[in-house]
This record gives sequence, structure tokens and C-alpha cells, in this order.
Amino acid sequence: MYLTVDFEDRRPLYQQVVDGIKELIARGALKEGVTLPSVRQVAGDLGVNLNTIAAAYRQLQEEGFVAVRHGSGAVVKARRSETLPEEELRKGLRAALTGLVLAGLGEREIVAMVRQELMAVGGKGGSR
Amino acid sequence: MYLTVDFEDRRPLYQQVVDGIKELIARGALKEGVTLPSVRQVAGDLGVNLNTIAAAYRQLQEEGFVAVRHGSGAVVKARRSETLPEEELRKGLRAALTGLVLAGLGEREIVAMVRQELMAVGGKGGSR
Amino acid sequence: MYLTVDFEDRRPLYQQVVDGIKELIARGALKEGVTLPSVRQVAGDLGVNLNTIAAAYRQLQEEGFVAVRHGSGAVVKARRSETLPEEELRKGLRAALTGLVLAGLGEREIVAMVRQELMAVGGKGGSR
Amino acid sequence: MYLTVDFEDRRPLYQQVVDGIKELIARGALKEGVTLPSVRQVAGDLGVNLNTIAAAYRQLQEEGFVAVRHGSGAVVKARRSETLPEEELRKGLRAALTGLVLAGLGEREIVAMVRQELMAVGGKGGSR
DNA sequence: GTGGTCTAGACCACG
DNA sequence: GTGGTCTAGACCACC
Repeated sequence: MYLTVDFEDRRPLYQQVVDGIKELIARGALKEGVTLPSVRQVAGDLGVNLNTIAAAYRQLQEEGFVAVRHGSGAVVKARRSETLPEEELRKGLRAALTGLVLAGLGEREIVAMVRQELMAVGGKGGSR
Repeated sequence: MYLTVDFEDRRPLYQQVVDGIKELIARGALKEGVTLPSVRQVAGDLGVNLNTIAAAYRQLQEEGFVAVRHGSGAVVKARRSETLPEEELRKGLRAALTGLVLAGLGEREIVAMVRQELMAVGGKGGSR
Repeated sequence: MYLTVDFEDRRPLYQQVVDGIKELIARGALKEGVTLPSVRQVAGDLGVNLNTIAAAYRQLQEEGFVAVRHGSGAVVKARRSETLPEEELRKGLRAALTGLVLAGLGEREIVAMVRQELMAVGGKGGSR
Repeated sequence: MYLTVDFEDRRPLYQQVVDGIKELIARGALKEGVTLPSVRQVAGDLGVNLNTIAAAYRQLQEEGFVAVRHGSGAVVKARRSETLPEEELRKGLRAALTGLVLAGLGEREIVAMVRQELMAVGGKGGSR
């Protein structure tokens, strides 16, 4: 399971793990019913503390992406019907686009980049 | 200068101010040479602490968006040739898109939303 | 013996089994002298691990609800004169009521719900 | 602010703090807009680790009971429109009532106890 | 000053 | 084996 953390990133480590796993789910690389590697395993692989990964798994559970069961690991759940309120999502998108505009990219370039990222992120997830 | 902060937002206040001003610049609402309102003014208008706005202006200066001159306020600079490293921008875009994919939106809907936001964000200064 | 477990429930599986059997006893569905189905039987029916059911039976024994005899199963005991210390019971009740109050229910509605649940729970064995 | 933890209690410490504060809110002892004592303060008072209280505040924020702001503390929010699903609340109530029935209490005694607890918990909160 | 994150390491609860 | 909780203590981010 490809997952990395970047100690230079401004996001906290546990958040990077959460985001990374969400991305793997969005991509279809982690499907419903799959059991995530154990907290200890991931912590060892990434070279971070056990508690940090535990916090990430806890958040994924609270957000409804996985079902964590005490003695038996964390299992990816079926897609939730509900996610973040659309307003939140728009805010995030707008912030990202603002950065691209300020970097001098035009609409065509930006849309092309979006399409490219969509292929990387969600392209095959749905119909695979 | 339309600028607001949301105390419920997860981003820190100073970051909201930074993002808001960047957006105004991207939209062309704040052009090169314009002097931003004083730290005191903004702090009063938004009802936040002086230090918070000062931190925002400092970051804008560090990122090269404004020039702060002792005693004469903060002036919007010419667009910098270089902004955030492209890798950072892609990361931000990818994160935003991941959220949209997880919310169940398809490529068409997402591209449409991107176009819509681009019109809102980049109205004037986009194709420089 | 109607007994179910819910893998989504926040309580551990063994606790759900304990609570379920207590409820059956409270309702009079399991009377003194009755032998509970074997650990294997229950584990198979519910699709959970043997150890989980064994832990539940052990706790029921420790709390005095059943007598476990080597090789002959677990037998429901006469109602004990003393159960959990009253303080514990009040704590549990108070926690449950706090939730209902925070949900905005008024005293009348809550008392009505209590009466309703009492009819469901204590149908037969209530006023011993 | 009366708040205690019990090291013998089976609930984790942070959960006891969460429950305690919820109860104070339900009782009206903590009203909207009040700032909770600092994490360090509470940790010191209760004799537990700082992180334990931080976890409690975090959960209260996630459940929408308080707004935690980085440099300025945790403020009690207006009542949320939405709480736990009713099913969860009924489960909790049923479990509590089962205990009381097993202790030999009759319907009258139980209803009386409920009324008594309601006066202690939520009686004055609403109309005060 | 405030809360947030992380580590190291211990111990417990669950299956 | 699994995840959960707690501590001690450090350091960071925010206001």
C-alpha cells in the first residue's frame, strides 16, 4: 500500500496519513472490505510513532471511511452517502485554483491539469 | 476591500486573511501599486486581534505579494514570476479533487465546477 | 434464544452478548434453571469468535447471573439479592438521560419513553 | 466548574471528561458563549495528563458542543440541531433500565428515579 | 497565554 | 495478534 509522509509538509503527520488513505480509496486502490495494515505495521513502515497512526485510523473511522474493530483491524467501508458539505469542498477547490491563477496559468492549462489529476486520482476507481 | 473571516473555519484566522487577499489579487480587485488598508483598520473591521493581521501581512510579504514599508503601509507588488513550487500547487489541487471524487461527483461535474470557480476567481487577471 | 450482535455498535462484542442475555433474563425470557446454549453454539450462530462468547459467559458468571459447571453448560441462577451498586446504576441512568436532554426532549417525552421501554424490557419479571 | 474523574471507572478518562462537560451543558451550568478552563488548568485540577484533556476537548469540538480556537480557548456553542441518532439513545436508555429491573426495582420506583435524575440533570437548564 | 502535535514507552482490552 | 488509552515531556502554531 503506497503511502508516504513528508516531514516538511505543513499538515500534521496523522492528517497526511488520513489524506493518503482517502486518496487510495478514491482511486480504487483500496476497496470495500479490505483490511488496512495494522497500526504498528504502518508506523514502522513510515518511521513514525504508533500513536500517530492510531490517531489517523481513529479519524478515518469517525469520518466513516473505515470500520475499526478492536481485536481485528480496520476494514474499508462502503462509500458513505454523505461527505463534507459542498461548501467546504468548494472552498478547498477555490483555494487551489487561486494558487494556480496566481502562478499565471490560464483557464485552458488549468482545466488540462484538472483532467490529468482526475485521471490519476479517480479515473479508474469507479468502473474497475 | 471585501474581506471576511469565519470563526468556524478550520484554517487559522491569519491564513484566511492571507487567502482572501490573494484571491482579491488573483481577481484583479487589488492591482499593483495599491496600498492595503492598515493593520489596525483591518483588525478593527474583522474584529480580530492586531497580531493576527500583522501575521497575515508578514506572510504576504514573505511570499512576495506585497511590499511592506515602515510607516507607509503595505503595497501590492507586481505579479511575481514565480510562486509556490508547482509540486505544492498540484498537491493542493489533488487534495481538493480527491474530496470531490469521494463525494461522488463525476469528471464532467467536476470540470464544470472548476470552470465556474475559475470565472469567479480569475475574472480579470487570469490570462496575463 | 433471540440474541444478536451489531458490528457497528461501539460496545465490544462480548459486552453486547452480556447485555443481551441480561435483557433476556430481565424480560423473563430466560428463567432460573434454564441452561444457556453452548459457547460453540452461540459463537456459530452469531458468527463471532469462540473466545468472545466465552468472555461473555465468564462475565455473567462473575456478576452472578449464571452458574457455569464444567462440562454441563451455563445455568441461569436465581435472581441475586444484590446487583451492581446503586451508584453505578444511577450513573448509567444519568448518562442516558443526559443524552436525551441534549437531544432536546422534554420531561414528559422522556418519561413516556421510559415507560415504553419498561414495558418492552420488564414485561414479565419486573415487579418480583 | 465541578468536574471529576474516577480512575476506577471503566470509561476512559477523556470520555469521563467529555460526559461530565456534556452533563454540565445539559444542566445549564455551562451556557453558550462561556469559555472552558484551559486544557492545562483542567489537567492540573484533575491530576491527569494534559493530552488526556486535549483529547476530550477535541471530541467535544467534533461533536459540536464547543468551538475550540487555537490561541483563545474552547467556547460553548449554541445547541446543535442534530445529536445522536435516536436509536443510539434508546439503546443507552434500555441498557440502563435493564440494570434497574434486574436490581428488582418496579416501574413506579424507576419512574420516580428518572424524574429525580431529570430534575438534577436537565430540570432548570431550559427555562433558567 | 492558548490549543495541537509528536515521541517514547507502558499497560489494557478485544478477538 | 489487533487497536485503545495514558503518561511524561518536548516543541510548534496561534492569538
